[in-house]
Amino acid sequence: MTEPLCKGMIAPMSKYPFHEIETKWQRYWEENQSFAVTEDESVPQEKRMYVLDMFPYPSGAGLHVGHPEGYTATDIYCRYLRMNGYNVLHPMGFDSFGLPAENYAIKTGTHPKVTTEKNIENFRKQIKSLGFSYDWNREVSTHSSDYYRWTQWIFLQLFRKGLAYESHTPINWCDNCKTGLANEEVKDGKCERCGTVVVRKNIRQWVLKITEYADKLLSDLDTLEWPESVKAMQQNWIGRSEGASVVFTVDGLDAELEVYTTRPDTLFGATYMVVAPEHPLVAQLTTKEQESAVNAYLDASARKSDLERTDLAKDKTGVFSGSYAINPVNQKKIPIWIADYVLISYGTGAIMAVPAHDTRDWEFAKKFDLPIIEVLKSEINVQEAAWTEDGIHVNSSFLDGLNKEDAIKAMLAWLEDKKVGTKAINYKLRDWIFSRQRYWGEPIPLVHCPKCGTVEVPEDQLPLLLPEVTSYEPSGTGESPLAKIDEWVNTTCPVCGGKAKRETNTMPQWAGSCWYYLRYLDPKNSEAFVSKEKEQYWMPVDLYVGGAEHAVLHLLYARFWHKVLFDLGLVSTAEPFKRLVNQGMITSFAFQRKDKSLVPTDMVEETEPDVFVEKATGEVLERVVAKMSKSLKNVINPDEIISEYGADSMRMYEMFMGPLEVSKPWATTGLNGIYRFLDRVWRLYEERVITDEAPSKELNKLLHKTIKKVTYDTSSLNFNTAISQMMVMVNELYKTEEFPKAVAEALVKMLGPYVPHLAEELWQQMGNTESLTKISWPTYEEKFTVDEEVELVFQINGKVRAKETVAKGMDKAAALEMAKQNEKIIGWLEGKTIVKEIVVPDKLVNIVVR
RNA sequence: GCCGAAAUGGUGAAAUUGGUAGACACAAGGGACUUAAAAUCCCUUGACCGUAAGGUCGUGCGGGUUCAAGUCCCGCUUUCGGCACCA
Repeated sequence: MTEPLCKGMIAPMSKYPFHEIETKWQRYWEENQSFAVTEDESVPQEKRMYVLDMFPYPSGAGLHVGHPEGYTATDIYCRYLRMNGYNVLHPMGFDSFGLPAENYAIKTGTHPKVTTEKNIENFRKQIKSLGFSYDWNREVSTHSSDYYRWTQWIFLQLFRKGLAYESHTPINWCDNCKTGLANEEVKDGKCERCGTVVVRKNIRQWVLKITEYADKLLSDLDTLEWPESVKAMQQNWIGRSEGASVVFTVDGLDAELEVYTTRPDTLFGATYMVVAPEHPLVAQLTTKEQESAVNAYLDASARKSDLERTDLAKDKTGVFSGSYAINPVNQKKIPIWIADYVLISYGTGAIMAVPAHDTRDWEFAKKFDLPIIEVLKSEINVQEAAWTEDGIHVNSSFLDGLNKEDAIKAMLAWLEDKKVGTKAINYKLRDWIFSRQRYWGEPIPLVHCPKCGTVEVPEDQLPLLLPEVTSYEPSGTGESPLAKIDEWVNTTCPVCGGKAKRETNTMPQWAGSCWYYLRYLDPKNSEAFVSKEKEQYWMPVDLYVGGAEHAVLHLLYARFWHKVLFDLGLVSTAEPFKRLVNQGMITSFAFQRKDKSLVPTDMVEETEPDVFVEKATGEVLERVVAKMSKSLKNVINPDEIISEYGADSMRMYEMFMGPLEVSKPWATTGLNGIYRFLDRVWRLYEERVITDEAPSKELNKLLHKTIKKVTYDTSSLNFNTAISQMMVMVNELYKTEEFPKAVAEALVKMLGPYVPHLAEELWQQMGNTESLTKISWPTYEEKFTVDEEVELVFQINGKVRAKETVAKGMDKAAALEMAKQNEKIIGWLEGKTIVKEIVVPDKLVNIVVR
């Protein structure tokens, strides 16, 4: 074995004809519409299930192995539910607006629609080749005008509600993608998509008031069965904080400076103020003497990118404005500084600085030699470091002697009494920058009229179609390619009929995915985005499975839209996705040099078992786990796997690798093991005699235990352990030449959701004429699963010293007596005093000796 | 720095409520079949000591609770994911 990974892998050698079987049954399901679902009113509410996968962006690269992981999990679950009498909605579609197709269009001139639809066709074919039980009649694509008509319609509802507004404040701009970005799309100061450093740019933007829903988005998280990590991420993103708004007067000026602080208790320690460079009062606060210094500073900070301003190497910078504020609690005059460590976008864009008890203020005070006054008794010297823990207040007049919590309350009361401050709540969440200066997205259905202002495109004129353009190239000046099409831009005002111009920005890719789960319910409705009846029949989504990368972006945006629709009475649930499961990433093995750099897989040789060597240098490498990437040449292509091992092997292997939620490395040898298992199953039914006899007592027990475990594990999505239990049973069946039909049938039924093609085939070969998809899940009886004999463990001081097989239900005294008569135990007891005896019935006896 | 998740054999991993650690699978070794190989079937396989019986150690590290800890508590280390001057 010289190839460490899967290239040139040993193709399975056997008779199991997966290719014919899989083609045959996929055709059967399609021709028989096996998975088409309707809103059958006779099915009670609790037997209706909506199981949803996050729909894919149809990229040119096609499906990767991560997609089938979640899809297989939901497919198994859906097939299991159907066999248990549930009416299951399980749809699939495509998130088909987006930049890659547009960038390809710029390069090649091919219309994004052409590329996208070709990719969708490929994706659909690939997804179908895995035998998933989707109701394909409900497929939606976000780029089709039938679909985005309603995306535009929902936007108009938001607009009407005052939740969409135009903003001129600086936004995140990616100069490579030539478009504005939402805060959520900026990671480490860089564009999430392409890694370009984001700059601030002043362009007109459409913004959605997601902050209006901050409170609901936060509090309703409690009602969701979601991973705690995702809830935590959303909580952090929303970033609610409680504090106070305090008003400072400015000495000698008719101006007030309002600040937000979470620590009003430290007001006596405020030794200076800071306003952000963009603060509206900056000009007024700046005195003649300071003017040139301030202007220079404003210039410099305006030139900085967000990354430079917020980067970890946060060397504090700032400039004195020349003005002073009056601290309302003690009338002290404190200097007002301008510094870019204060952000204009949070709170009021101005702070009171308490260097003794805030690390950032402390750093700034040290750098500019500003006074540091201790107001909480600190365990360290506040001249040397900031003390940010709790303490007893000092130097604080009426707060002296109080701890942090009590002092905050006391100060809030004082501020409100004196009318110089109030309790205030702030959120880190910003409004959602919703317009993109690109072509391949939903046109925003608004018209700018010089007389009437911004007006809606009337609903009956939707969809507002995306016009054809000659060039897809964004202007880069902050206008989309649509701005260049005069005959499209120039229109008449729907209100006054006068000359007007269309909005030329388009919506971000997230728009379409904000509501696709609703369109699946009623995909062909031309009267409404979804009918009330169908919405009430299915919603909310009972199980939503997808990648953790959408923890804040898609899942926050979709919740926001859903809540707006809920408030408008258009949907009946406050939350769209009741239960969420993130599937883990499928990683791959990679090889690492001593300097931690990675070596592409094809440059590595396995010279002996588990010894990996770089071909070029002979350096011994460590095998590590890494993301699949083209450059490491460790990407697994699902098409190849399916053609060499079959869809059933692919499905079952991905479920057998480990728990659904954790990330795990792909190993083709492991896939081969699953293939072998399926081949063994095939041969079991081909070669062994299936009898009409009743199963033996032992076999019957194993059967019922297996059904119990597989049932329990399948319903709780623990597919890996369900599979291993089926393996145990198959291994057992292999020990005999024949086995009973009852066992044969139950096993095929359990295999059904996991390896549906193979199971259907075996089911048919056993003489059944009805598809396995219509058959009920096997049941077990608890009484057949209990062991009559148990192994009793005898321990001395908690260590196992002997074991004995006994009849179940032996009473404590008898068990203890038995232990004491055990030869080995006698030996261990010799010369010792028994201190304590513990008996756990049917489990163990533990004798404590001294 | 803050928040979250995790750490178990050579590898992927099991272990309902604290009660036999390592199910199932991969890899490895041995055997059967074969002219041979592949495929298949059977056996062994946590480490160490021992001819064996058996013993000692063992779930990232250090403590603790308990008759008994992978599981509970305290303190740390490392890895992964997220956030990061949010006052």
